[in-house]
Order: sequence, then C-alpha cells, then structure tokens
Amino acid sequence: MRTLSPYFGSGQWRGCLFTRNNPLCQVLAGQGSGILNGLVHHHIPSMNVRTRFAPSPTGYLHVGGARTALYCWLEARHHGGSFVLRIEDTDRERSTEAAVQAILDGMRWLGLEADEGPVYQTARLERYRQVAGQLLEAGKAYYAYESREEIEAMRAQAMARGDKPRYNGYYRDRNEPYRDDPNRVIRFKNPTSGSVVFDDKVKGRIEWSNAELDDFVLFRSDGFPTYNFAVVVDDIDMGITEVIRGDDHVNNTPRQINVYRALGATVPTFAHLPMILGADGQKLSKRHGAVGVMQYREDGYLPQALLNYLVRLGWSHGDQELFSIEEMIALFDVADVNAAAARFDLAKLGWLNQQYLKQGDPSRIGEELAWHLARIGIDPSSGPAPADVVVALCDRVQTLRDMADRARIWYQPIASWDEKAVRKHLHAQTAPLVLQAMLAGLQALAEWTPASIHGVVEQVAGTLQLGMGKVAQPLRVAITGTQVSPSIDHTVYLAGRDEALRRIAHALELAGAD
RNA sequence: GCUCCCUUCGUCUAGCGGUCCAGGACGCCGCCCUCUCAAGGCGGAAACACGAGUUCGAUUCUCGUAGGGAGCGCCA
Repeated sequence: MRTLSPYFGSGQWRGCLFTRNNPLCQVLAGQGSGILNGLVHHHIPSMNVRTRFAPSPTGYLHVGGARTALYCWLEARHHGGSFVLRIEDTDRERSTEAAVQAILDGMRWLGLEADEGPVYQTARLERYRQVAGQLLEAGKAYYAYESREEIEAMRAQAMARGDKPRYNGYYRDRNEPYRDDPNRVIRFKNPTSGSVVFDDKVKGRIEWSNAELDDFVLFRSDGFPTYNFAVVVDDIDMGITEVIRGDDHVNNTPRQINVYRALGATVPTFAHLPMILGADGQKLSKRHGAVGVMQYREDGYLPQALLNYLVRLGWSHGDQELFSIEEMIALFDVADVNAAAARFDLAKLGWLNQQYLKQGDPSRIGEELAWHLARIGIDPSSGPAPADVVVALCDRVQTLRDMADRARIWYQPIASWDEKAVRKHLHAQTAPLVLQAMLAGLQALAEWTPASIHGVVEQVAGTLQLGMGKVAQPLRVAITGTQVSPSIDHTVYLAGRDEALRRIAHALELAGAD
C-alpha cells in the first residue's frame, strides 16, 4: 500500500502545500480561466529555491542517484530553500513498495531527508488528466488512434529514409473527437518551427531545433500519463525552480520545455549531472559494483565519507578534499559541477573513510562498530568497549567491517596460531624471560590503561636489556597468535587484564614446550 | 542512421589567453620514523586526445577529426 501524500490527497489540489504560495499553481489548480489563460504573466518569486529528487522505485538507491539527491539537497540548503522527494511510480510494472523503502532507507542513512514528500505520482493521476484535458481544449494536444503496429511501421519508414524514427503527425490537424478506442492516446502538439534554447547549469547553452521533435504521447492508451508529461505537471505544481537530474534527461528537456510553454508556466532552470562510471570506465551495472548505498554501510563505510566522496566526484573547491556537511552547504553550487562523467574509485573512498574513522568521535564510531561486530556474531559487551577498539585500529583499517574483523581477537579466543610467528617470537631464547617478567609486571599493575601497560613493557625491556622488539613481539604473539596488531600497549590493554594474563601464561607454556 | 553531450597525470580534479617546461588529492615508487602493521613526515614518476584556425601569445576561444556517452517508446 502507498501512503498518500497529505498534500495530494483526494481532490485537494487547490490547497496543497506546494501551491499555497505559488500564484502559478493556484491558477493551474483553479477552475475557470484554466491553465492556458491567465498564467503567462505570472512570475514565481524566484527567491525561494525548490529542488526535487524524483527516483522511480524500480531498485535500490545507487551511488548515481545518491549523488543526484545530495546535489539537490545541497542546492536547496545552500539557498535556504526546500528539497522535495517525489516517487515516480507510474510504471506499475516495475515499481515496487520494497524499492520505495530502499530509497527512503538510503536517504535516511545518508542524512538527505526531504523537506516535503514523498509524493507519489500514482496519487496524482486525476491531476494529470485534468491538465491534459485543458491542453486538449486549448488545441495544444490531440487524440491519435494509431495502433502500435502502425507506429512501428512509421518508425521503420523514417529510419529507412535516414531520418530519426518519429511520429508523422497524422492526427495532428484532424481534430478527431474522443472515442472509445483501445489505441487512443493524447499527443502533444509540438511546435514545428523554431528552436528551444536553454542554459543548462552544468552543460551550458543547449539549442534544440523543434524540427527534431515529434508529437510525443502525453497520455497512454491505458490511461496513464507518460513521464515527460507527468514531470512537467509535477514540477509546476510543486513549484520546482531548479531541476537537477541525470544527464540522460537532456534529450527530454526540449520537449518538456515546450510543455511548460504550452501551459504558460515559468520554465525552471536545469542542471544535468554527468553519470558516474564504474572503475573500468563502463556504465555502472550490477557487475560493476552498482550496489545500493546501504551496501556501503554493510561494507563498513561511514555516511559522511560516502557523502564527501560523492560531493567531490564531479565537483571541487580548490584543493580541498575534506568537507563537513556545513562546508558542503556553504560552498556547493551546481553551476560548478563538471560536465564530464567520472569514474567511481573505491580506493579514494577508502582513504576518505579512514580520514573520518580517525577524525570522528571514537564513542560515536564505536556505536557503528558495535553494529558491525554484531553482524559477524560478536557480542560487543563480551569484550573491550568498542570505542577503545576504534582508537586502537582507526590507523590500521579503512572500513568498519575490517575493523570488526580484526577486533575478533579481543572478543573471542585465539582462533589459530601463526606458526611462523610462534617459531620466531615465542621460541626465541629470550621469550620465556620476557613473558615471565610481563606476567609479573602486569599482575602488579595498579591501573589497567594503555599508558600503564606501556610503562611495564618499557620497564621489562630495560631490566632485561632488550630492545622493544624483543619484548613486544613475543607479547604480541601471546595475545593475538600473530605478529601483526596495533601498538603493543593497546593490544594488551584491549584483552583485559584477566584474559591478557591467561594468554601470556598459556604462551609461556608453548614457549617452554620444546 | 539522426540529434545532443563529453575529452588535463592510472583515477578525482585545479586551471576560466601570458602567473603552466600545468597545481592538489587518491593510488603507485623511494626514504625517514618505528615494537609488528598501519598512520605520519619528506621526496619521486605520472596529464593538457589529435589537427586546423583566432591571437603577439593557447590547457584556456572557434571549427573539424578521432574516441567515449546519452537519447530517438503508449520506460522512467
């Protein structure tokens, strides 16, 4: 089931929030003069920037969509405007409720929540019919009755001539009345001469000859509006001032602008974002890591890191690499976005993630780590405080998932011993002495902190006249079973006193075993 | 096929006619630091797709070419 937007509940066009302050929409929604008259001279007060993110719910929120949402969100925040979420679900075949939820979840995780919406297009069907009817009345649209086969033939013919496959306008001036026909569609009377010009905020000036455009379908024979019609009606009704979307829509823009004009509406500004490519330069697909943003959470990335990575992908501000949300809002401007497509580079995302792992508040990041620990079957309360683990490991991993994995040694018994490590460090001549001394020293320690443990290690090294390596390595193997771990004081500290003593004692046995 | 868009180091980018034998970041390589691994510090290799114009002068402007991409649906 769908939540009907409160703004677009049954028949409330007139009083909807989107139109309340918008004279244009008042008229659009109003009766009498209709959309075509009386609108032309209205100007939307352009002070109030309104952007929207309008995904179709056919899958999860992927990085491309996430970046579009981020840019829309930033643009709105930067100008003190509003960011609206609209769900384009008129394709009932492919739209699913689960996908809507996935998109909402992704946006929430990233912190890109909308000021208004979600608005569902399927809840606005009546409105599209109304506007189409007005277009029909004004002679700016007409009924056409070709069958799909006929259209197909038309296209083939045009192709054969070397033209674009287009509708030939057979019914354009025939003035055919409405009749019950399974092939009935409503087509838009596109201007036949002149051209459409618009200044795209990222692509620059784009000019499109009307001769290239045909009379596209506004309403399908199944009674549903087409995308190109619904977006325009929605964007007008919602008072959208800046349309920011993927550049796969540039080609649609001229025909949409013609619809705005036919409706006498103010045309918003457009910003078409280049797409994000996979690391191999190919279009992002399931095989090329086109995963939902929530997958990045599972992979151990922080939302702030993903956001930072995404904002820098196609946009920059001098040499700055790290941006807080506040800085993004203050500095971002769609007009500064690059026109070329960019590749997604996981290595850089990893670096950024580590930056945030290191800079963030350990206890806050510890909470997220606890989530990851739980995911791999570890009870966070069965060992050291996650925040302490963060401090010990943030310099050594790039993702929380790796961190959780490497934290195992402090929550679970040593799973396997690195034989080479045992041979080299536990069976070293001095190992028994070191472990013995450490055991005694740690036992006697008044307080259990990395600093106090560090003191013991140094003391042992001093009295035994050994280098730090000779002390730390056997100890490290004793605690972890391997020769790689965080600094020795943290490694011992995180084990907790009881467990540390137990492991050292056990290692002592191993050391003396042969 | 037609229309539109794109093109600086491997990658993300700075550059908006001279400041560029092109700057930063990730990655890579080397050195330093060092209890392991990292992190950190220092240094290095690495790019204006090509060809014409315009100009005293092009990475920056124009036009071609090549190579990428998008669209040409009763899908969004």
